[in-house]
Amino acid sequence: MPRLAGSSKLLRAMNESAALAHLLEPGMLTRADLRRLTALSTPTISEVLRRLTDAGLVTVVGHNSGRPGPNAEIYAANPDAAYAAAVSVRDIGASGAPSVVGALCDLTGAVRARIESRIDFLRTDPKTALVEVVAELRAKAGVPAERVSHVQLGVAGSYDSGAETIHHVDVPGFGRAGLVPEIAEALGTHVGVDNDVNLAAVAERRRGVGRQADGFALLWLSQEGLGLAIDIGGTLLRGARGGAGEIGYMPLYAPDSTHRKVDLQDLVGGAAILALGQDHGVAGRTPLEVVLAAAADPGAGEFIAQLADRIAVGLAAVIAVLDPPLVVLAGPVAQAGGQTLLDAVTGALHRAAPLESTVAVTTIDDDAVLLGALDAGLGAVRGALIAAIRDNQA
Amino acid sequence: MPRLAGSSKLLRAMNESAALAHLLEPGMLTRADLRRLTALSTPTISEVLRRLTDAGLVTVVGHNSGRPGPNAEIYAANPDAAYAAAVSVRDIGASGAPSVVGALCDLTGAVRARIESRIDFLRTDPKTALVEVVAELRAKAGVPAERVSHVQLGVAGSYDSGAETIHHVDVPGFGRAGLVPEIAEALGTHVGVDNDVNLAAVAERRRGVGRQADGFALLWLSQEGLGLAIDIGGTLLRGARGGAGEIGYMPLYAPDSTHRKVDLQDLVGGAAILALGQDHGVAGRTPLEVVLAAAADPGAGEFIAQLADRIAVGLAAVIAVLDPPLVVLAGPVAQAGGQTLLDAVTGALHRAAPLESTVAVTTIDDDAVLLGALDAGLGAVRGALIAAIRDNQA
DNA sequence: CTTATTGTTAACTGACTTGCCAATCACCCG
DNA sequence: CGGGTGATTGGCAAGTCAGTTAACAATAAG
Repeated sequence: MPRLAGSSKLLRAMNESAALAHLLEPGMLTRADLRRLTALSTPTISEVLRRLTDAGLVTVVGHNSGRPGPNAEIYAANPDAAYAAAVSVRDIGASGAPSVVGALCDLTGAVRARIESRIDFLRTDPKTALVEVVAELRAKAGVPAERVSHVQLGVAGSYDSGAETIHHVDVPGFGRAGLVPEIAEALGTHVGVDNDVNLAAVAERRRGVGRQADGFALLWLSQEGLGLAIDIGGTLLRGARGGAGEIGYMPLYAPDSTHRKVDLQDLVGGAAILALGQDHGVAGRTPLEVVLAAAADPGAGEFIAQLADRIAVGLAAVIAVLDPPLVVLAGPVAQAGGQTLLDAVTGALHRAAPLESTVAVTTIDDDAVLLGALDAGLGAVRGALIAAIRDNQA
Repeated sequence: MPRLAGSSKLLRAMNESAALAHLLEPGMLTRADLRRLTALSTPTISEVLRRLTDAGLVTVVGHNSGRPGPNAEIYAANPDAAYAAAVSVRDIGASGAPSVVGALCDLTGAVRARIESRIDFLRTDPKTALVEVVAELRAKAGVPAERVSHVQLGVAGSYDSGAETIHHVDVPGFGRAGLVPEIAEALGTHVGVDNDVNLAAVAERRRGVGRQADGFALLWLSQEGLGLAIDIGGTLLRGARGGAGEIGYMPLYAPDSTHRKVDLQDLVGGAAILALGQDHGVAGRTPLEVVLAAAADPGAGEFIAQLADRIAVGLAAVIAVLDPPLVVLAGPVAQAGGQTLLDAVTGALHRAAPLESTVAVTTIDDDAVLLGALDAGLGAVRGALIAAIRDNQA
């Protein structure tokens, strides 16, 4: 909005962008609706829609009826105008969980294909693996290559978008400098990379409890570790080199500096949960099993309380720094804890933290990282379409 | 930029806004300069400038010379088009420091008047006190009332802009609900309120070490307490109810929950510094004197090291959550510590925090809160002017 | 058949651009 | 030292582009 100047061509570009933007967030709109939304006159709306349909970005999807006069045409973004692909990469877990899940959606967000596969990245190059996954997704959905304009990657690590390098990543091969541009080159698309927890927060924003919030801090608790994503009014805070939210390494203060190296990971990481479970006699061979068992067993109250206290330690620091309108507990462990854990954490926070924050548990049952990656990719595709219209006409 | 639609009137409004914006950040520009900056044609620039000068917002301040051709006219924003006032309110310190400092600047940021006074808010109503201070500022600068369009307040507390209420404030009378709208009503101007530390960060962004940074976290260390301001690309993070950065109350983890109620304030607050100084035999009756003495005395290395360790505890949490590109130490205590303290904190952080962040000390010698309040007020005034042009023409 | 609604066509307006021109100043060469 | 040369400034006129208002034909509900 500031410092934007230009001629009448800019005006048309803006108006077309605005109309497309309204049709993208997924609206089935008549000309009259668009007139209300954009405050443009009827002839202009007609012209804009004519151009957008000519460009193949918008189609007539139906006709209004039941009202006097001619049946108004209903317009919507053409689902097949562009597609976004998303791939979530993780280390092969102890449980043998799939190391790669991918999905492909059309412009409206409808999932057209989905893949899970186990790839051993010790033996496969990330680039070839990803190209293969995306090719398979395209084949499954029957989509031509040139229509997939963006591929979104989710990894358990921090992404430095300036250096285009993934840091702190465990999956072999993904930490190599220059990998991301190579992947983009090989795929022939834009490639976005983000932290898995950040992507889960994107999903939470669009589909979960974060929908209405001004912002939220999402604490991700999984068997492997913990992470934090910070949503401020819909945009994620990534930090200087993508390191924001890496609270697993947050050192904890020890009054007497005898044991210095305690960090939050030692407190609520998988190993810590397992140990805490053993101390309290909660059965389970994995952290997830332990929490699941404890949540179902009313006798495990002490375990839950202790775990909640530990979680509150980390959250208290986050709340003191950020004062988020909402705190979301997400990730497998948090979901396993469910309402029981939520209540305990809420109680612990009220005792520990000075500011009162609302706490909630994810409402996303599906793979939040993958969904978030789809949402992020879709956002990028839509943004690119809008920008292309804005620039092509300039 | 997104979802902005309109007719040619919008276009002109945008172009005028853009030109004014360029002239405001303080530029002395010729028509040719504006042509380059806005990519508009000569006749358009002429028309825009004609309108802006007619409105009294822009004036010819000189003529170019030394180049072939006619001497180009140099335009600049009219300093007297609008003024901003700023008032920093604090509790009466033990040292009897002035409880209110105020300043008034013109549209270019030049300070036209400055006041310091000691007001006992136990006996004076905040509203009448502020009205008086602003009136005195106007009188001193010889500025008509209607030209002062914005008054910026700085207080040691958190401001909930939604509820228009100041929380966690020590100065008597300022915590009352409805006070801020009343003040605005009485002054007949817009009134902005912000945390003093946030305002110091604004000053740091415009005049200090934060000028070039993508963002920074500013840790404010004063005799009264500590605070944190978070600058992300030039905008401050305020949190849900203005509580972001209230890290004084951040609880610290105690492994054995024997002494639970330790928070950061207990570690690096004024009382803590005083006590730490006594432990290490550093002379001084106030925290400031202690730090000042220690910074000058090479024998006080242990005190400085301990203090730095404690500061690093808080900063480590901040860095883990935010990963700021830069950390700024500010406030009286930090300035007293100077380079000595900076080196110690840098060292302590490298040992404690996983991510490496650059640390710096303020370069602002003057009253950072007041300057920041002026900057913030000026920003509001400029924004209002630009918006007014954008809307008046619509 | 009336009436409300849709969408098109025509005339007009506002704002920016290109192209042309006069005026002015620096610089250089005679 | 003075006049020519050339770059630069800023104004004016004509043309273009996009959006608005107004009038109108067409269509479906009641």
